[in-house]
Amino acid sequence: MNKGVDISQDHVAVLLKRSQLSVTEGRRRILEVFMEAGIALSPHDIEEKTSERLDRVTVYRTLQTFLEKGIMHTIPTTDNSVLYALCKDSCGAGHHHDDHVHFVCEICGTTTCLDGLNIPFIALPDGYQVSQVNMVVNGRCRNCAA
Amino acid sequence: MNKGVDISQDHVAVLLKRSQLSVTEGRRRILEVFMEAGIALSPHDIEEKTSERLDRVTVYRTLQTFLEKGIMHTIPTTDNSVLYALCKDSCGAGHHHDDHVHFVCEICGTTTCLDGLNIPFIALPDGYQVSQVNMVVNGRCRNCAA
DNA sequence: ACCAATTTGCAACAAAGTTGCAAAGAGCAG
DNA sequence: CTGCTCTTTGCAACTTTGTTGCAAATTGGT
Repeated sequence: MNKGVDISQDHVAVLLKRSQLSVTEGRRRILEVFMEAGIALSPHDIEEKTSERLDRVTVYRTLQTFLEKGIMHTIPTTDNSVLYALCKDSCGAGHHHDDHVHFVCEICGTTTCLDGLNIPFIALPDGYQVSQVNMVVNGRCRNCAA
Repeated sequence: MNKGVDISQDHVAVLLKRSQLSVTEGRRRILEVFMEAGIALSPHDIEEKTSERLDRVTVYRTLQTFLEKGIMHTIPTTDNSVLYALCKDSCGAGHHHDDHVHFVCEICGTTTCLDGLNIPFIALPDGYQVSQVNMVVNGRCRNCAA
């Protein structure tokens, strides 16, 4: 299914092919939803935003695939909601480079990646080996600041 | 129900009363489980460790109560599992002081609070207001380091 | 246009978390 | 210690979230 989109200009298709994934309607729609939203989304959010088009099972399987291919990453949150966000281009399968800070607004509830903001180095006690560090900041975003 | 325990020596009871909670068997058992474990636990872990004694509903409600009273805090994890841990004594209802780093071992799966390790300060872009910062480190713990 | 391999949707299921309500337990006054 | 009130617990039923197997549809290549 191609719907008249010129593949060579189609960012979504390029992204999928780069990860050796076939370009299907479902994957395309899910990626578009994330790009339009610009914030982190839960599986449920995606079900809603693509409703009457994608089965719940497809959403879960697609997100899982995107995780494995390094197209997306999950975001740890204190309220234990499950959130996914697009990775920067520098991420590849296996090794992520999403060493950026995540921000959760306690007013509007949106979660965003602060891509420019790197996580500071931290020294652990002797005997610990670090493989990845995550940092999540809760507070008020620019729109919701008092 | 008192089971012959001298309240004045009973750390668990003191903890509960300080938060204006009545001392019930369920709350007592859940706190004991956390103290014995010394690591972060999921609701399911607690159900298991108190099994044939506490209903699932009671576990959820009790954890929620402890959260609100500042006796416990949740830990954000990348795999989106739901984890609770005891707060230090300095935490009170409403405002937590658990500004410590959490460590998740990717081998043995245990999650611990690195109480001595403070989260480094981080400056957010203009317009953001910070209320809490969480830091989670994944890697190998002392027991599992190669 | 056709074929093989992948992906999707459906249905059924499993796990996680919630709600209302009646019974049991905790705390307090006398 | 007894009785009373308010809180907490357990049960049952339900909702939400996530998973699995399989047949039908779609993709990408020829």
